Amino acid sequence: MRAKKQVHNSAAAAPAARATIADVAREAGVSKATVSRFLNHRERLLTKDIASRVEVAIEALAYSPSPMAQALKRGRSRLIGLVVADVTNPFSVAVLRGAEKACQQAGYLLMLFNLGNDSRRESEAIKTLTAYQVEGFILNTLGRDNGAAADAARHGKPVVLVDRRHHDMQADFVSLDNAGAVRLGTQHLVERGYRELLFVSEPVKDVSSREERKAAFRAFVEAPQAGVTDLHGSTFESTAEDGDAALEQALRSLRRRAGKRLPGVLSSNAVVTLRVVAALARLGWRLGADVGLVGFDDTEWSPYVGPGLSTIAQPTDELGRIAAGCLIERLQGLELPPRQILLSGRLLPRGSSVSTPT
Amino acid sequence: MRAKKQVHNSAAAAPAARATIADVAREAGVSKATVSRFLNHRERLLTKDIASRVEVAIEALAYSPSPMAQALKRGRSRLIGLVVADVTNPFSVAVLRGAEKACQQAGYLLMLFNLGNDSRRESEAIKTLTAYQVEGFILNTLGRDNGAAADAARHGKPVVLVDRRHHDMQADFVSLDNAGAVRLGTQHLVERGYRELLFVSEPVKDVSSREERKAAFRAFVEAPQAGVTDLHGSTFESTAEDGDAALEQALRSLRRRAGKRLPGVLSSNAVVTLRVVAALARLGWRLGADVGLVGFDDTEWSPYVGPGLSTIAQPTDELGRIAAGCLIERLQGLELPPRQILLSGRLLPRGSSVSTPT
DNA sequence: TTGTAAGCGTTATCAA
DNA sequence: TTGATAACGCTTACAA
Repeated sequence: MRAKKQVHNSAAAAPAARATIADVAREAGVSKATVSRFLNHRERLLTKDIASRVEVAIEALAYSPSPMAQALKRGRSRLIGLVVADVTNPFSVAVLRGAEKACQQAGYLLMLFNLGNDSRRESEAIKTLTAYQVEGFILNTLGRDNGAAADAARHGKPVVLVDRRHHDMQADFVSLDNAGAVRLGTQHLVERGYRELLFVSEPVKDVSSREERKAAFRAFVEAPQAGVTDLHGSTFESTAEDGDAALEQALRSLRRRAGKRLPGVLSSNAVVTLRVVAALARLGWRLGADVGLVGFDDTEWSPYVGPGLSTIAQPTDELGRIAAGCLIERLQGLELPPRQILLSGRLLPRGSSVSTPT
Repeated sequence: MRAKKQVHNSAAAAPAARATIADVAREAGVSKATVSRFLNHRERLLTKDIASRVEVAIEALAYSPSPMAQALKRGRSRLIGLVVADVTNPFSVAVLRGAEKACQQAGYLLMLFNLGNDSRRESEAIKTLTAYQVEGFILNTLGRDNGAAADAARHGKPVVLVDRRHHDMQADFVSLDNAGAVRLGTQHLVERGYRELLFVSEPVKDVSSREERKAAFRAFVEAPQAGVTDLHGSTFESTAEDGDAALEQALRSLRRRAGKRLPGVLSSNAVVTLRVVAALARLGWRLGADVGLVGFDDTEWSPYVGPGLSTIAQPTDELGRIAAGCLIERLQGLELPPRQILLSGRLLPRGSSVSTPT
C-alpha cells in the first residue's frame, strides 16, 4: 500500500509527490536506516547486494533527500545567508556573483536578503536568516545592527565581512586594499601633472571603506612626494539629496585654489564618478584637459564616457569568491583567529587623466 | 530541568540555543499545542489568561518558530526560488531588486540561483530549489530545461516567467511590451531623420524577447509610414566572441547603403549598445551627427556617454514587483488561466539621436 | 552488517 | 478550551 499520499488523486494531474526515504526503503525491501547509511556513509558497512538494491530503488524513484528534514535533524542546512546593503550597487552585484559561484561549487545555496539601503533592517535580516538555519553569513553591510551579527558569531555561525568592517566585531574580513588603491590613483594624478586635488566621496558616516579611502587620501597629500612641492588636497562629501549645486560649488572653488596649477579629482566610487562627470559637463570643463579625474570601480561603460574614464578596478569577482571561500573553510571546521584579506586594486589609465592631447 | 541543550556549556561562550516551542510551553505552563494555537489561530479558541501567559513566555524567551520545522510539517516554506540566467545583467539585477522587495513585504524569502549564462544548469537549479520546498518560482531564463520548469508547475508550484518566455510552458508572463518599445524607438529615429536603419542584437537563438524585438523591427521597416518612402532596415546579430570586426563591418556597410541618407542604429540592450558605441568610436563616427543611436535599457551612465545616449527605459522595478506579486497571488490561492502582463517602455531622447547640432 | 526506535521543532487530530 | 499524541522526512544510538 502506498498509503495516504495517493489518496487525493482526483481528476486533474496526479502530482506524484516527491519520494521519501521510506518509499525507497520499501521499494528496496530494507529499512530507512539502511538507505540513510547508503547515502551518508556509502563505503563503510554495506553488503554489496543491499547497496545495489538501494541504489536501484533510489534511481527508480528519482529520490533525493529533503534538505529541510536533514537540516532539522542535523542542525545544518547547507544554506549561506548573504546580506547586502544595496543590490543595486554594481560592486555588491559583482561580489554576489563571485560568492554565488563559490557557494554552488561547494554545494551551498545562497539565501539573499537585500537591505535596500535601509540599515535598520540589518538585524531583521540576520534574524530571519538565522531562523532558516543558515550555517554562516556573508555581510556587505554597515554593521548598524546592534550586534546582531556579533550575536550570530557568538551562536557559532561564522561570519565574513566584505568591503565594510563592523567596528564591534571580530570576523574574517575581505576587502580591497583601500589605502594602496588610493595611493595608486593619487600618485597617478600627480604623475600626470595634476596638483590641486579633490577627493569626492559619498558621506563617510560609519562606512569603513569610505573612511579608509578618505584617510589615505589625506595622508598622501600631506606627506609630500620627493620632488613634488606644490601639491595640495582637500575632500568633499557629496550626497544625492543636496542637489548637485554643492558639488559644482566645490569644483569651482577647487579650480580657484588651483590657480595656474591643474586641478584633479579622485572619486570614491562609480556613483560619485557619474555625479562628478555630470557636474563637470554642466560647468563645461573638459575631462583631462581642464580637470583630471580618476574614479574607483571600473565599469563596462568607463571607457566610453567622455575621453574614457581612468579608473581603479577592484577584483570584485575574486572578493566574492574569497569571501565565500573563507566562510566555507570555517564551516568545514577551520579554527583560526579572524583574518584580513586585502586585495590590490589595478589602475586603468584613460583619457580623463591626460592633461595634454597626444 | 532545561535538559540536554545546556549540557555543553563548557568554558567558552554559552551559545544559548534558540528557544523551541517546548521551551515556551514549559515556561508558560501549557502544552505545545496551545502555544502553536496561539501562534496560528490567535483569535479563536483561547482563554485570555492563557493567551497572555503564552505571550509573556514567548517574549521572555525571544521565541520565534523554526521555519524549517514548519516547512517540514506544513509542506510550505515561505521561500520563493529565483533563477536568473545571469546576475551580471543589469536588467536581471533590477528585476531581482523589485522582486526581492515584494517578497519581503509578503513575508517570503528569496532563494537565489544564478545560472552564470550556462543554461544547462537550469534544471539543476529547479531541482535544487524544489528540494528546498520553495513554494514557487520566478524564472528569468531560457527554458532550455527539458521541461523542468513545466514539471514544477505540474507539481503545483506556481511559476512566473520574466522577460523570457518558455515555449513549452503555460505560466504567468511578465515583460516589457517589446513590440511597442521597438516601434517607439524606430519611430523616433525616423522622426529625427535617420532612414537607413540597423537593428543590432545579441544572438537571437531562442531568447523570446530578442526574437520579439527583431520581428517587431522588421515589421516596422517593412510597413512604410505615411509620408516616409525612403526607409530601409536590416538586422545584425553581434556576439562577444567574433571580436568586433564583424560589427564594424556591418556598420560600414550600413553607411554605404545609406548613401546620402542618414544611418541609424537600434540596439537591443545595454551590452550591445556599448559594443556599438565602441565600434563607432573606432570608426571615428560622431554619435548623432554621423549616425543615430537608440538603445534598449536606460542606465545611470546613459546620459554621460558621448552626447548622451537615447534610450528606451524598461520599468524594471515594476517588472520585478509585478512578477513577485503574480506569484504571491497564486500562492494565496488565486485560480486563473495564465496571464500575460506587458508593461510599456519609455523613450528618453538624448544627443545620440540628434542629427543636427541645436 | 542491518533493523528498531527515538527525536529534530512544528502542526493537526483527536479526546478530554 | 486545552492537552496528549502522532505525524512530517530524516539521522543516529542502540539492539539484534
